[in-house]
Amino acid sequence: MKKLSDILEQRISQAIETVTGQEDCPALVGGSKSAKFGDYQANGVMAAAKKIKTNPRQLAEQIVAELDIDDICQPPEIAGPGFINLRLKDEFVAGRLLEINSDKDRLGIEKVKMPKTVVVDYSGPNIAKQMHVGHLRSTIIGDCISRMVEFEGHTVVRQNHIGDWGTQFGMLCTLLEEKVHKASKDEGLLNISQTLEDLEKFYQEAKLKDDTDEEFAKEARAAIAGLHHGEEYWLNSWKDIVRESRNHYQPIYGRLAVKLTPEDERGESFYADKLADVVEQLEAKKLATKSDGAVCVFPGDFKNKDGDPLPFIIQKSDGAFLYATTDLAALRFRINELKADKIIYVTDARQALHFNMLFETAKMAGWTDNIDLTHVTFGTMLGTDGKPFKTRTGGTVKLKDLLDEAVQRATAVVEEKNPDLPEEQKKEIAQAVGIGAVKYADYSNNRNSDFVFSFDKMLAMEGNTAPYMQYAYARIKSIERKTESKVDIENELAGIDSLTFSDEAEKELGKMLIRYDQAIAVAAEECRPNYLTGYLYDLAQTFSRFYNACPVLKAEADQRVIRLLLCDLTARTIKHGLTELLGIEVVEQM
RNA sequence: GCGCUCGUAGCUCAGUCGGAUAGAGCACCAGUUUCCUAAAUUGGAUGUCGCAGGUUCGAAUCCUGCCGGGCGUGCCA
Repeated sequence: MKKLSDILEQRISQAIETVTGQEDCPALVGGSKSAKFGDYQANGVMAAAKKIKTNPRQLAEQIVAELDIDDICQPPEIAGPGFINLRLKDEFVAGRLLEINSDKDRLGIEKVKMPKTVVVDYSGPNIAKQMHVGHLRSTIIGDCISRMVEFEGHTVVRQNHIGDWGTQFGMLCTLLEEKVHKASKDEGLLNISQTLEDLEKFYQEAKLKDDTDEEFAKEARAAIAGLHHGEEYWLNSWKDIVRESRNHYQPIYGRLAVKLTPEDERGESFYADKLADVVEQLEAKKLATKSDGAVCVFPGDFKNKDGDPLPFIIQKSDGAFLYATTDLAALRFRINELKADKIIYVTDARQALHFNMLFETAKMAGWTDNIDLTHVTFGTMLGTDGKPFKTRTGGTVKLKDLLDEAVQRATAVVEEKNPDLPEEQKKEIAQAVGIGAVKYADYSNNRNSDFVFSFDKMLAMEGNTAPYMQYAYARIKSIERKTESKVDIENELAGIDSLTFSDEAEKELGKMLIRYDQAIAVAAEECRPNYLTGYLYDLAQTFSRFYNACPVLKAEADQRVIRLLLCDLTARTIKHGLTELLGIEVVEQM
C-alpha cells in the first residue's frame, strides 16, 4: 500500500509541472493544521507561480482542473493565496482501513523498494564500568532508529563500539591477577565473577593503586605492553574482564528491550591491529603530517583558540594511537567489510566536532564516496534542578538503580489504581510501565534538547507518557474482552468488505489511522523518535474522543462492525509502535 | 576568540525543513459518568516565538548582527 502522502505529492506535482511546463515543482503536501482546511493541503503552487511569474490563485485553478484525484478526494478547494485543500472521501479512508486490517504483520505498510545497508553505531559502554545514565540516551535512541530503519525494509547492522582497549586495562588486569591468581595460591580461590561483582569499586581500587603504589604501576605498564603484544597470559585476564563486564550490561539491554547482542559487539580492540595502516594510508596520501611530534590531519577549516588550523590527531608523539585512529579504522571496516551505504553514529552532542573532523578526513582520503555519514546527536540528561543528572551525593546514577526505582514507583501506582489484580500481573504491569516510562520520556523529547529527568512526569497518567499510551491500549483490550462474550471479533472483522462511517469521531479516527506509515517514514528519515511518539499520542487522543462519542458494546450490529474495526486497528497500531519500534511493552490490563 | 547547540504560555516541552488564527501536557476556572477502565473527555483564559534588522505574497522556521544558557576547541574518549 503506497503512502497516501506520496500519492498526493506525486499527482499534484505532476499536475503543476504539466500546467507550468516547468520541471521540479514539488506540491509540498502536508497534513492540514485545521479541519476547516480539509485533511491535506498542497503548498507548492505559490512557489510555482513565482517561478513563471503568474497569479498563484489562477494557477491553482488550472492545476485543480488538470488534477485527477477523484478516487481519493472530494473536489479540491482553493484558498488563501493559492493553497489547494483536500478532503478525503469516506470510501477512500474505508478502503485503506480494510487494507490495513488485512495485513496482520505490517499494517499495510510497504517495504522500501531499494533497501540499503545501514550501520548503526550506538550504546558503546565502557568495559569495566557499570552502565550509568550517560549511556541511556545513546542506547535507546540508537535502538529505536535501528528498529525503524529495519522496519522500513533496510538491512541494519548494529554495532556496539565498546570501550575495551585503553591503557586502563593494564591496571585492571594487574589487579585482577593479584586478586585472583596470586590469592588462589596463598589463601585459596577467589572467584573472578565475585571479584568483579562491583565493577565500579574494582576500577576505583585499581586506579588508586596505580596512582599510589609504584610497584603496582610498574606491573601495570608491563601488563599493558604485554596485552598490546598479544601475550596470552594478559590476554586471558583481559578476556575475563570483558566477559564479566558483558554479564553486567547485557541484562540491562534485556530489561530495556534493546536488541543489541554480543554478536553486535565490535569494540576498540577489534581495530587495534588496523590502526598503523590507517596512519600509513593517510601519510601516503599526503594528508597526514607531523606537528609537534604528533601525526595530524588538518581537515576542513576548523580552527583552534589561536585561530590556527585544528588538527585531527591520529598518532600521539609517543607513537600511541587515539580514538580518532580507531574511528577511522572502524569507518573503513564498516564500508569495506560490512558494505555500509549509510552509517549512523548515535552519541551525545559534545562529540560533534570529533565526528565532523572524522567525516571530513575520511572524505579527503576518498573513503566515503557515495556513503551517507550521519551523526545523530542528543543533549544532556538533567535533574529537576536543571543540572546534570546525579545522585543526591553527586555520584553518577547507575542504570540498574534507575530502572529499579522506576519499576518500584510504577508498582506503587499500580497498587493504588488497581489493587485487586493478582500479584503476578501487578508485577508485570509495573515492569512494563516503569521501564516504558523511562524510555518513552526520552523518546518523546526532541533529542537535541537537554532533557529533564523526572519520575513524576514520566509516570503521570496525563499527557504524552508511556502510562497514558499503555492505558489507551488496555482500554481497547477491555472492550474487546467484553465484546468477545457476544461475538467472535476475529470472525466478524475478517468478513468485512465495506465500511460506512456513521459518526464524525469514527471518521477522524480512521483518517488518523491511515497516517501511521507517514509518521514512521518521517521519524526514520530524520532519526527523530519524538515524531513517532507524537503521532501515537495524537492517535490515542483521537481514540479517546471516539471512545466517548461512540459506544461499541451497545451499538447496533451494523454500526458495531466499523467500531470494532477502529478499536482493533488502533490497538494494533499502538502495539506496533510501542513494542516493535520503541521497544516498550503493552499490557492487556492496567 | 572561534565553532556547535539551545532560547516558544507561569512550569515542562512539541512545532515533520518557508505556509493560513503558533500547539500539547501540568497548574487554574467551568462542564460531562443509570454507558465499554473518569488513569478519560468537553469548553475557557494565558504568548514582544531572546532582541534588532533583512530576504518575500508569507518567517518561530532562512540570512546578518547582538544578548543569554550549555557544550566543544592539539596529543582522554
